[in-house]
Amino acid sequence: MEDYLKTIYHLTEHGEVASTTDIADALDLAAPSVSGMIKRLAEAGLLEHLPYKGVTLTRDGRQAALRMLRRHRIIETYLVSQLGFTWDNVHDEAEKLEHAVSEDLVERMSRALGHPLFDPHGDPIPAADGRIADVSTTPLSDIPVDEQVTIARVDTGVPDRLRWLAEAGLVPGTRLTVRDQQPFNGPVTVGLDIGQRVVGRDLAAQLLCTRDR
Amino acid sequence: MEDYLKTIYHLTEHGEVASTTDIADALDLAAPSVSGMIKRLAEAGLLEHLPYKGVTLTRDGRQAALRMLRRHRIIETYLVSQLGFTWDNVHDEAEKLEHAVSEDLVERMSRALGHPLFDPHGDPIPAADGRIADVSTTPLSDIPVDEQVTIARVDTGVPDRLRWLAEAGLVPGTRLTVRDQQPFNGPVTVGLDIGQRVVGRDLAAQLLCTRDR
DNA sequence: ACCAATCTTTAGGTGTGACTAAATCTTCGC
DNA sequence: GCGAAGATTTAGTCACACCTAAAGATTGGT
Repeated sequence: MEDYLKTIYHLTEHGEVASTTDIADALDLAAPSVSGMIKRLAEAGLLEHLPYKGVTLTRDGRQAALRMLRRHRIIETYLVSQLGFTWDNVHDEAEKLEHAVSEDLVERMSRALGHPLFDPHGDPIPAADGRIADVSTTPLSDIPVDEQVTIARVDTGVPDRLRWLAEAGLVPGTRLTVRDQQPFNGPVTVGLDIGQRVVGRDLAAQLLCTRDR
Repeated sequence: MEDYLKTIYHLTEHGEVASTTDIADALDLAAPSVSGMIKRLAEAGLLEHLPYKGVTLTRDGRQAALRMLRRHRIIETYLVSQLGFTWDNVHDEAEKLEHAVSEDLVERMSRALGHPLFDPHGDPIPAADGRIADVSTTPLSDIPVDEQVTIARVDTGVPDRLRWLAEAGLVPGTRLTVRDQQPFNGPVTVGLDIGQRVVGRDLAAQLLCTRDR
């Protein structure tokens, strides 16, 4: 149930409704399973369902989703900074833990970390009241040549990609200058303090940057 | 399932078989639920069942129970020493977490703690291979007057008792001398470095001590 | 405007782990 | 050694969350 809310939150984050199929694909479940759960969640008042159209979260549903997101991101941050996990292998562990931890434990972890606002991937950590930072970013693939930016957020969960990025020094907080943008979905070349990197277009699209002024 | 194994382990720790009713009482379940689960666990080869007699764990079952016990005790120790939980309120949290943590996480917690051999209550933490320390102890209620002992283990999970004991300085590792043993289930008076304490018979029976030689 | 492809829901089934009620086994007092 | 009390198991349900198969709704192309 908690996984459904989280998924629907992500799917509707930018205003749309979530379709049964989208949810089923995201959770790797059969469509009828999703149909059934949607009914239960709608009865619980956590979402609105327009049959054959899609679902949106209610205020309660969004609140519950944000609570899970907070748990997940605090746990990830904790595992990385206190227990030596790497950012490419915390996801599954956090996915299981988020359903088992108490509110108290989450708050203690947050305190131990100094109440961080972002997790290791740069994703904002919702506050206990559901408020969440909204950082405006641009994909690296859309940054013009010669502009200097800072990586704010890495929008992939694929372990191989994350490992490569960590290796290359392309992590949230890294400052870089775009040196070259090849056309036709070509690679982006960026300059870091420690040297140059060539990043494929796919990956560059997942490096969300803030533009330094 | 994991809870059954742990419970049966505790009930059979000192050689006996565990009855359906004992298990049901310990887990707060109805007897038929236990009967059903016993059948499943027996089919899985985790325990021997003599119908109408009781159950004992097989080697596999004991191994699985010890793995859970290791998880539980490492988690409790971690919560207390790294996250500021007190020993009277870690149990429930650990009870939920032990089913969600990965082997990897448990080992990382253990490492972060310097591979402790005992949890905050003085209970031994099984090694990853299932080996477990066997400390021979005597209840404080059975220690003769004038003998000096060290509290090794506190055999209660009742939060009120644990809080009182922590307050009184009666925790594992504390050295004390028995000053007085009142008859007819009367209280025990003990001398600590920091003063005297009077402990009721019930509680004294749960303070397991090693006798200093 | 219809029909075919696609999406969604309904219908019906499975495994897990709980329950109550009832049947059966064991034990203990006399 | 019998009968009653208590322990245990069997029988039959239930809720949950998943599944497949099939029916029904929507949509886009002609």
